[in-house]
Amino acid sequence: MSTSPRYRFAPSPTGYFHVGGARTALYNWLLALKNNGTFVLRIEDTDESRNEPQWTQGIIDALAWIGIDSKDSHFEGPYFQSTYAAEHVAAAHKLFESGNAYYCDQTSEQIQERAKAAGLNGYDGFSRDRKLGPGLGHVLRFRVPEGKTIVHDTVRGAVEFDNTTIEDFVLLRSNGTPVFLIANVVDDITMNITHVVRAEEHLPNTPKQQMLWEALGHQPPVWAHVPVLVNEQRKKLSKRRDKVAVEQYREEGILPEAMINYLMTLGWAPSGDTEIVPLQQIQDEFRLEDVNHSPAFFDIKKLQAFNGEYIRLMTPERFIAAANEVLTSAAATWPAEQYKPELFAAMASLVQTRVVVMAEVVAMVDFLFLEEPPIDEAAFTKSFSSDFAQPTLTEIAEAFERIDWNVESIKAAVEEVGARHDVKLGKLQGPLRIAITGRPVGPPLFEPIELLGRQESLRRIRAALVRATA
RNA sequence: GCCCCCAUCGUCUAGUGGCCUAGGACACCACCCUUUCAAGGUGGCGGCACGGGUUCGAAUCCCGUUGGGGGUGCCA
Repeated sequence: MSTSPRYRFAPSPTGYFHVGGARTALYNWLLALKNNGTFVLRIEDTDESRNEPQWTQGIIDALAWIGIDSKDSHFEGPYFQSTYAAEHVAAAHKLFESGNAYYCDQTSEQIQERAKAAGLNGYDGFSRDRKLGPGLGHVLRFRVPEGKTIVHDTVRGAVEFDNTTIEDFVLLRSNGTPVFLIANVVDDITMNITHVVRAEEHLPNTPKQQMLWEALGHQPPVWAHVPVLVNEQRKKLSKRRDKVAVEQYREEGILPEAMINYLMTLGWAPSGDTEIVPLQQIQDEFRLEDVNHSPAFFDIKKLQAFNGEYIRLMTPERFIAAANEVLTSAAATWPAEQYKPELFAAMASLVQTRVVVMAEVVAMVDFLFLEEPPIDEAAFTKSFSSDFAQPTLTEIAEAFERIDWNVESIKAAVEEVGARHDVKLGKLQGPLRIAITGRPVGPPLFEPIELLGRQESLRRIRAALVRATA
């Protein structure tokens, strides 16, 4: 047996990838890299639901997105729990033969009734000494020994469980199939897992699993239970209420670097005064011992702040490339053939500091590629309600007809009109902006006006003037 | 109900008995810069849940209270 640590990540395929799972995966991955160990991916597909291949692919893709590369030498798998069903059953039988497990014919109704009568709850060990064999309607239960079980957890220290509080749990269902508790342990044993790093919700399972490891004749692994991620109401993030799909964040343009960095600051922090740090530093500094003990709120606002920061950190070339991907995707609101990459490239730097997620670039520049940009009615009305709106815009149009067509003269021309009417540029550009872009806010105006060209700019201004008088 | 975990600004955290008048980040507010909006700069607001101990000294250690969370399946 090798001495290099073996970590594992064991998601069940549910069709999407949960951000909490992403964090757990990241912890395991970083630890594997840092300690020159192995990251084992095991798909826990034993739930009746048949193994949908695309779900597994979804998990692999999502992992790849956060930098967990299945081609990397530290990566092993994916394994599928369902393929080890025979081993799980065999282990359960072994436990029966060694006297660590026994069959029980009690239905949950019977168990509940007796518990109620005794004023207790849970299964009371009724069948412990009835020497039942396997049979129809019989489940196999683990015989929980007397005493205490102490779980040594890297995050939490020693956690003590009195075995009397742990009921004789089921290993094999009455239909003979193994339950998670044993399947998980048997797989970890056969895959030589040395470190189990998972979410806190599994902590109550751990004494049971530790007993299984021992009853099966093995040294339990190093356990580490990291706090769960919660929503604003401080409840565990759930698919129903919360936005938890990694894929969704990817689609709206959260950068993987930002997601990784943000996830790693939940329950842990890198040294120094800034949380935005290179992944290498995180890998070097991360220790399970330093992970916080309390649940962390998954704050989308802060994620976005991280993302904005990462967007601004991109080189212009990278930003343009990333934006092009979005602008040519289904997210684009214009006909594909009207997209002109060189037009976007010319004003990319003006957009870069103004978006928080990549998806926002579409609305930032749509007026360049849309023949008739939709007009924000409320903003239009408000903008054209001033006395100066129409006269100044008319004069701007006149000036636009004769000036040299470049940013400097465009700006100068507009300023000149402003000076004549004693209106500051800040106010003056309102109607012009709406006329050109359809929106009250956006990137600086004169660059796109130049890009749009004299003819088109004039057309839009005149259309707006007509609209204003209508 | 029972078992387990947890408790520092609104949020994420730094802090491991004296460097704490508690540091940083996000959010928020103000000002500067500015063609809107951002970005950037400067400043501000804001916290050790409570009560007892231990100690010369406690955010840090102990006990209790309160509050939150997780688990209590023939789900994983």
